[in-house]
Amino acid sequence: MNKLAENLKANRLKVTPQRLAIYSYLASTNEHPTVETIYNHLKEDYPAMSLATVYKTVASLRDCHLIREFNLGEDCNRYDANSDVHAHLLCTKCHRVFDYYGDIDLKHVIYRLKTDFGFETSALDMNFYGICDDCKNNNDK
Amino acid sequence: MNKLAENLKANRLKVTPQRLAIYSYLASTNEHPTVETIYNHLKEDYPAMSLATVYKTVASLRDCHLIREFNLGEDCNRYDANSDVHAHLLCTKCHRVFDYYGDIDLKHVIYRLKTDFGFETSALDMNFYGICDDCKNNNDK
DNA sequence: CTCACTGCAAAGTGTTTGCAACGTT
DNA sequence: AACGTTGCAAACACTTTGCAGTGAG
Repeated sequence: MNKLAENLKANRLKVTPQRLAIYSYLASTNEHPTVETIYNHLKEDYPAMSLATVYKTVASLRDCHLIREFNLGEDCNRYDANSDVHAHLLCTKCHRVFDYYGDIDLKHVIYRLKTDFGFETSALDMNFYGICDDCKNNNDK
Repeated sequence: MNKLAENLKANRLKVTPQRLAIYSYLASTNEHPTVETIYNHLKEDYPAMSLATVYKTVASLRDCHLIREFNLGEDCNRYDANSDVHAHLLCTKCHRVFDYYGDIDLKHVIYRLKTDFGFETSALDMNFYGICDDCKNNNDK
């Protein structure tokens, strides 16, 4: 967990208990939580933490690229500390978000965007919407 | 433009002047307007039209898949009547959105999501964030 | 000791809703 | 004539802000 504190320091962010708690929660889960989810999760251990602090913290972490903010057409943003390139699969039924790696070669696309359009890509989203295996099976019953 | 009225009827939506105006505006532009932009654009010809009507209309059109709603991490949604599969390039400087076709073979990815994960894809977003050619050049001067 | 951060409450902003009047079918 | 749609204003939900008090460096 020391790594997280190092990351904060490297970005000139003060290492506060709230930031460590939020950042390490994001680094430990693959559930792509919303601000609300983060807040509820940490409320038990940090009863005094305010929702506004969670908002401010994820904004800071996002601004120095320690976490990624994304929107899947829901009414709120989700956050992810995983910086590997991967796609998100949103199940439109259970609203869980799954990660998908592999089979996506984007280097070539990014290269073509640069050479054909002059567009310099610095980040990308790849989101698939559909029904996950669990929901499909539950529906069959 | 009769085609649009047919599309509305086919989805059991009444053909009102407001809907035609909004839908044909979306079908005629490639600027991926927001609700605000649509409203401002139509205000001149339809001074009585309300913002709420624009919201309700795009929701109806989106629900019957006549237009697509997407979010590029801005504080509001954008709309697009173009149903061809294509990616969006958002310039983080001028905030224009460009379409990109080609070089993206997603059929294979969708197939793998189905066979490896059991995930049935029904829609997808592919968004690239970066600096467009115009902004890069203007910056150089 | 200083300045960034926190927590609270209030304000802001995009979006939705309730309902009476309206207009398509 | 019936019922979906419109327009207005009020309500909502998520997010941001102002500011006094706090605590990391």
